[in-house]
Amino acid sequence: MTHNNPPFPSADHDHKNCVSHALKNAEAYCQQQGLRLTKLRHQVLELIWANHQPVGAYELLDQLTHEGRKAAPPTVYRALDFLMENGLVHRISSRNAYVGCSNAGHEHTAQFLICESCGQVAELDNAQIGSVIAKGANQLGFTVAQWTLEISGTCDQCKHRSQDE
Amino acid sequence: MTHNNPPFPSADHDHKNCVSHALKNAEAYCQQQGLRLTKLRHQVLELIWANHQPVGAYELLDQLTHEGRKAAPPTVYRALDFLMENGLVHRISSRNAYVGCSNAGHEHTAQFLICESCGQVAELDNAQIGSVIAKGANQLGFTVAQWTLEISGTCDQCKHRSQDE
DNA sequence: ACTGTAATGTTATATTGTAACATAATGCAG
DNA sequence: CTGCATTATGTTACAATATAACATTACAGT
Repeated sequence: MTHNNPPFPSADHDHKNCVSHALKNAEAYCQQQGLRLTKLRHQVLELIWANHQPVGAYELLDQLTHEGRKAAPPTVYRALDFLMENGLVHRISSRNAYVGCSNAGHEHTAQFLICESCGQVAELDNAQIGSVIAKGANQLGFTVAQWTLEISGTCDQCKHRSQDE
Repeated sequence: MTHNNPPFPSADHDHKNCVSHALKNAEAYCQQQGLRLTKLRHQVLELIWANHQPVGAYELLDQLTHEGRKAAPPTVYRALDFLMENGLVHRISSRNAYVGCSNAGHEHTAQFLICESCGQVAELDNAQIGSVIAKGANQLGFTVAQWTLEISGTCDQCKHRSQDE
């Protein structure tokens, strides 16, 4: 049911389509859950997807303003709060930046590959990682509420690109 | 060789000893690596361990000032940079806070259990997690440079404490 | 239409982190 | 030991990120 974005989409992928797909997913999800995906929230979510890599809150604020909306920091942060609470957006805390979640409605976990070269982020959904984490934590009597895994490095494309030089 | 802090040390553990142990480790490590653990850096590291849970940079700044040192933000941040570069301290990015690293000199990876109730943090060193991550990333052609795993939840002690109420 | 709730607007400010340049301490070659 | 290069620290100013608090508007259900 969820859109399956390839990790690190190639430069020539159908970006417009991929954004609108994500939005349709979000709309459907909110509908189904009785969540109010207001115009503002929709707009912010669209901007996040359109950037297609982690965006800062103040960058979103600028973009909102350019789209003609009157906005201040709380405008953006409140929209982000809503989107995060409902699993439509993740925060990459090592970068103070936000990305669209490719499988809305999932648990509150996230795994990111962050390419230091091109800045793109791919979201993983590796069940094995999840289960190993759960196991490790439980052994210590720790009850897991949520977690984030942020992996920095170099993506395949950038590796090849640098070899070409 | 490294001090093996139990995850989530009990309230009655020998705190003073545990701090001085960590400092001795750090001193030895720096000696051996030819790193300059200056007075300032030593002082900051000591404060971090003394807090024994994630501390913010400005909190450290306050504490430094109370110890009579003239300090401004860069004072702290530079010490933190040094300590992090050399694996003596980790940054918990989901909290903008810093903790002592229980096994200095390790790779640039970190796994934290963060108790939402008592605020304490335990550092894991689960090799299985590391290898699953490496494997998952490599499958996508991604070269891992470093990673952080931040797990929020409730520690064993807090779980029992809340049952007693 | 009326009303309570949820969402947004607005202003001000808190918190976290850096840039840039000046001064002081340290290690080392001669 | 002296001067020199390097590294560390002091100092001032500011950038970037995030929230508090209160006013206003929109909305859903009656």
